[in-house]
Amino acid sequence: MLNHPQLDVVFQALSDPSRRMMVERLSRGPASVSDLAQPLEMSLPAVMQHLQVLETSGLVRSEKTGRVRMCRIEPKALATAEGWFAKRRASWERRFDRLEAFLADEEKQEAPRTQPRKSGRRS
Amino acid sequence: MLNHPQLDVVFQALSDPSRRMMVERLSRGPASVSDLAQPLEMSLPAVMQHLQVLETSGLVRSEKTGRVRMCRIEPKALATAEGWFAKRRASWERRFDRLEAFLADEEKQEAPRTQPRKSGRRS
DNA sequence: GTTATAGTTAAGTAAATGCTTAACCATCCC
DNA sequence: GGGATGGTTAAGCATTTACTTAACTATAAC
Repeated sequence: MLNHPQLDVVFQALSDPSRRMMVERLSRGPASVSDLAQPLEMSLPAVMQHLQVLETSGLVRSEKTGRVRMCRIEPKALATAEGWFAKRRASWERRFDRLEAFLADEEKQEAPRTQPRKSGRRS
Repeated sequence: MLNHPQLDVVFQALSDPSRRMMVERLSRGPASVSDLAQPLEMSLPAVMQHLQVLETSGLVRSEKTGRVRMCRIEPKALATAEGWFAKRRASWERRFDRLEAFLADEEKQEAPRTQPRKSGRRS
């Protein structure tokens, strides 16, 4: 269940600023390879290689018509990655809640000297 | 505004399954270095290096007391990364909405044969 | 048909990454 | 003190990454 190898390549893909810029561009709508290359200060082959990484990761899909290749994001892949963070946050918040409950419980044990009993209290 | 170099190291850190496992462990609560190493099939120095990467990325903080180093996640760093996805999704959904609106508009133009005029109007 | 455009392939390279082993330091425990 | 425990440093090494340039292909436009 845990340790999805898909996440390896997705996060790897997103660790590069040029590739993130490409994804940012594509979340605003489809674009050709040269569209993607335009703001990046590097050769076209370099952009192609970045695109290759993005496609392998599943974050981007592309299709060639005539001599221009149109690229678009795959929102599902983005959602998968975002989901990983949601799970971590849930995990952390759950722990945080338990901690809060524990501290509230502690306080009840200290402040009012009347009936300091609680659920499963440590007598 | 865009292109936060912090994201480079955060996503780079998360691209490794061992490091993700460490983060997953830490979102359930603090742990020592050997705690983190226990489920990983590699030498302790290797784990240390992964920890180093996580600390540099800001995802994890650690502190040594006596001879044991306790590690904990830095939820803020996780939130920053999660935020990047939220932005991309917002961007994509905004475009999606515009597209839907456009298509609905198209339909209005087609179905009733009254006033088949197009994009100039909106009086 | 020629030329410009858009993309692609191949090969080479410097730097970064993910390990390893060996040796070492600092507590804690008896 | 003398181990055992928990962590750290250093050096080495194979692989991967992020580019580059040069050469090439396929379409579109004139």
